[in-house]
Amino acid sequence: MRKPTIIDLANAAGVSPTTISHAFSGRRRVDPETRDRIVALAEEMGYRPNQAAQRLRSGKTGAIGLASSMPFAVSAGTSRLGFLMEIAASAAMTALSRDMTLCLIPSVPGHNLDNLGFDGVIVVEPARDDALIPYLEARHTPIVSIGKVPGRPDIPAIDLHSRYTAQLLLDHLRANGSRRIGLVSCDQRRTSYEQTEEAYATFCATHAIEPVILSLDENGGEALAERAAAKLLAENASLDGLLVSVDALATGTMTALAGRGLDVPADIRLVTRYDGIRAQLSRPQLTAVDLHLDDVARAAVEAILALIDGNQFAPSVPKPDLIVRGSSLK
Amino acid sequence: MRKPTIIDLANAAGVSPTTISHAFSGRRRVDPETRDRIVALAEEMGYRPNQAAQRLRSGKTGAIGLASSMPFAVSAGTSRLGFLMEIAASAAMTALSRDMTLCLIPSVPGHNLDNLGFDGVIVVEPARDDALIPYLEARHTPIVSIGKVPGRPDIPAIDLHSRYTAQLLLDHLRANGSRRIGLVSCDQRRTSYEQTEEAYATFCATHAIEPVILSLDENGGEALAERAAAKLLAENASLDGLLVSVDALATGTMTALAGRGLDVPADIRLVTRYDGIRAQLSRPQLTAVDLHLDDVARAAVEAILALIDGNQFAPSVPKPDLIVRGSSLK
DNA sequence: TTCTTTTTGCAAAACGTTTTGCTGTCTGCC
DNA sequence: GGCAGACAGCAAAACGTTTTGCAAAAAGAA
Repeated sequence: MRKPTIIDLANAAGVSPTTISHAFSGRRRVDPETRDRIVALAEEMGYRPNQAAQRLRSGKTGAIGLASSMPFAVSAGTSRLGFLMEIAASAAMTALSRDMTLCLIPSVPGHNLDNLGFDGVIVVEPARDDALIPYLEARHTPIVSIGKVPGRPDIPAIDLHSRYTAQLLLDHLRANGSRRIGLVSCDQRRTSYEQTEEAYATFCATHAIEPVILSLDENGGEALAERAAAKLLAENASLDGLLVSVDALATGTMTALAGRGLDVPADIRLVTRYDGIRAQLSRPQLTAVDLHLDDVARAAVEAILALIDGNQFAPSVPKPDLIVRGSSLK
Repeated sequence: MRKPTIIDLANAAGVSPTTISHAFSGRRRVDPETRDRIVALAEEMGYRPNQAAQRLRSGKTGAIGLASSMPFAVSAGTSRLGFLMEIAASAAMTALSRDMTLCLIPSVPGHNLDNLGFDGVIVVEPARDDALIPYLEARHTPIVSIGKVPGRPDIPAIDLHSRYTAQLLLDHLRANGSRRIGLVSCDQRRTSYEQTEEAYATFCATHAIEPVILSLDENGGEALAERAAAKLLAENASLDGLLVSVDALATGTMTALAGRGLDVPADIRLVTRYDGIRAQLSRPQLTAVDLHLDDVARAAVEAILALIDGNQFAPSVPKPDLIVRGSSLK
């Protein structure tokens, strides 16, 4: 038994395919009674419009891309993969519920995307100079960014509230007794880093703290953080609080602290932003922030779908919530 | 400037669309000289066949699903998500290079997949009673399994070599001095667990070791493992080696060991299978196995594509490699 | 030459929708 | 009774491919 087509359904209902189409799309009025009959019959026959046909007709591909400037598969262990995949899983579910397909876009440097058809692309935490943005714009592909595109307030974005997150963490450190608070941030020019740095600067100014900033390559991982943090601590022995932007750098920093015989949280408190597996596995566990990435991903999908349909839509996501753990106890 | 269609190309080349189609598909002979002219022209004009049209014509959706019996997004922190996502990232890349789209299939219990069109589905480590298998079979959807489907040798699968992996780890433990070796496995009936248990049984028989098996719910996570392992160790004080099937259970077990004042690896050696982030972050780091998941994922995609095209294809993947780390030093 | 075979290519149908313009029919109003 | 407007629905074209049957030309065999 073949899957019923719109024609089968039309015959069964005694109307034309046009009417069926209108009944479902609502693009034109059809008699309510007729419509009810149609939907009931469709349900009964198990009719579902053929996606390929719809896509051919509409010129849409039915696919949305999820892109990150980080190479995807190269380093499954890196920090950002966890972040990215958490988003991917949730976005995939949302997309699927809208008959859309979510496609991971690997950012292989040479390979371009000309072959690939996407109705829209979600870009995850792009850097200021990210080559993907102008490329997509040249293709007239709708873009939604998770975390604003630095320098491009015109591009729709789901706000990650990085400034607020940093404030939350810094205030928490201070409330629990830290007075000399340093920041470990990253070289890359992503909005989350930039906003964290801004919030830190403001915080320092407010509380008359001498800023101590360490800026690292986000790809350096634990090893880099350990080396760099050790040096930082040697030069700034009085530090008693540390906000580390990236979880992998945070765990690396933990190792450096242990190496210098410093106890966390007794001697120095440590907090990070992304509450990934590293934060949870670290001993002591790291105070972090719930970014509500599932909501963020869902919102990003809604936004890109709206954009594809030509509507502006600025979904809001809940503000991040502090997750207090052992690394910052009073 | 619109994207050129097969008709534009045909006009430009002075042939019919039919000939263009044949030139690319090779389903019929076309004069080599003509063909060369066509491909050159296509290149120049930037012609790419419209996927939606191809899919409508062929009845294929161009999508392959990646399914796991684990809920996808619910618990981003669970052990299996890392495993799954490592596969997803690599599979997505391979699929994309074949003009296919990789779709994560969330296994929401109630929600079925009738709405979704997949040309084939890759199932990750199904359990013996996995409901997805009969469902897909009823739909006549091609299946490739990563890790054999227990009790279903007829379903094409990419072998994860779990028996071999277990042998590798057990022999390694023994070579480094462990004599009383226990196994922490899982309740769920997945091939990897079953084969690990078989290999363990054989190993025990060979070396006249009294088997000590702890079987846990794989979803129990660190907390469950910690409790259960503590009990196990209390009852089996002489254990000096432990193979733990799942990384999350391994780190939980580590905690239990620390709680009993046991040093790893001096008092007891601990190894696990999947070399995920947990194994790398644990202190000491866990000896584990490189399963070559990127190759596995690639092979799975190749296999499902072959199956969709009606070809049998049994790609082979490299055998797992031991990664020796601190948790099992001599 | 005539007949058969091979080579090369084309025309037209089909895949399952959505959209556009059109045609009746019904209502209400003058 | 005649007319404007709203209402319901239909026919046909279009989206861009692939496939199938057929035809013309060239080549080979008798």
